[in-house]
Amino acid sequence: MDSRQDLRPTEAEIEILKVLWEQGPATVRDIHDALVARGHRTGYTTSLKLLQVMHGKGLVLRDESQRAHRFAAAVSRGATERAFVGDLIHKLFDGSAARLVLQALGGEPPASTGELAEIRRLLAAIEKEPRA
Amino acid sequence: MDSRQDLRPTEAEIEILKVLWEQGPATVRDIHDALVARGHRTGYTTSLKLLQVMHGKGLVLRDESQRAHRFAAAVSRGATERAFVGDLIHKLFDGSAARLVLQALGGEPPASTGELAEIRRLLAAIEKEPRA
DNA sequence: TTCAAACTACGACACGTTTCGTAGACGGTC
DNA sequence: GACCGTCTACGAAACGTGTCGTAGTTTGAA
Repeated sequence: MDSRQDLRPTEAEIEILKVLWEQGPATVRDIHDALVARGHRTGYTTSLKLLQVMHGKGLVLRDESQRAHRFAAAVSRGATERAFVGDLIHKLFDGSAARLVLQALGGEPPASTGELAEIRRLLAAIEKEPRA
Repeated sequence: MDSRQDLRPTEAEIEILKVLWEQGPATVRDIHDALVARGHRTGYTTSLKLLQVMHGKGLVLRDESQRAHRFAAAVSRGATERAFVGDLIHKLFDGSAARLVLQALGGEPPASTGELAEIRRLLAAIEKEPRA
């Protein structure tokens, strides 16, 4: 009965979500300008249409109380990231998170010293954890 | 002049590549049977068409010397995995491999003890490495 | 009041992906 | 030599994505 959404935005939708995640709720104009500032070459109505589609999917919330509607992300960045990572792990890595990690750490550019320390910390926490 | 390919197979194409990676060169019949054994419900001609498209993209090699053509993966599993991981890192994680790793390790199911040791080993190798 | 600017809605198109049906070629068997 | 099963090729349909043009509405200012 829950009607959970897929939580797997498309490429163009991710670009919009990134704007919303970083800037908070915004109008179509705000969002479109931000996209243009990031180098996108698409028209205003394209951004609008994307937001309409995303609203239909439940990816964004919409406040219509003003003439220029305000949109807000309906999904968190963390949840979205986990959805994509989990999808990739299961589609390509046979369910092994570790195999994905090995490929990620082996690629370019390499992680910074600080990031490596963070990973080490998480590793230690996982190994302490008795939970299966 | 090189005409490098994209190296980003679609979902259905990945399923076929997985068969080729695991079983080596095979006929359409072999591949299709393997897909069915994995629970796919699609028809034979669908598998054939996919292989044709993949050949056009350069994802598979084809040996037409026999009536039943033999197909082989033209891209390695490792390269494909790296392409997808790199794409995700740059699309969603602002280029930070470490941030992806943190999400991967935090998800379910957790990595096994052996896998964690492997990650730790790679981590140590990276930190030893002076190369930027 | 009229007008221009900005907004939303909607339809349409191009493209890629996935699916299949049908047609035609080939090869062994009776 | 005819036939049946298997093979490849091809076209087409359904669907999602991304793009835009156009139409109609609203708002504020001249």
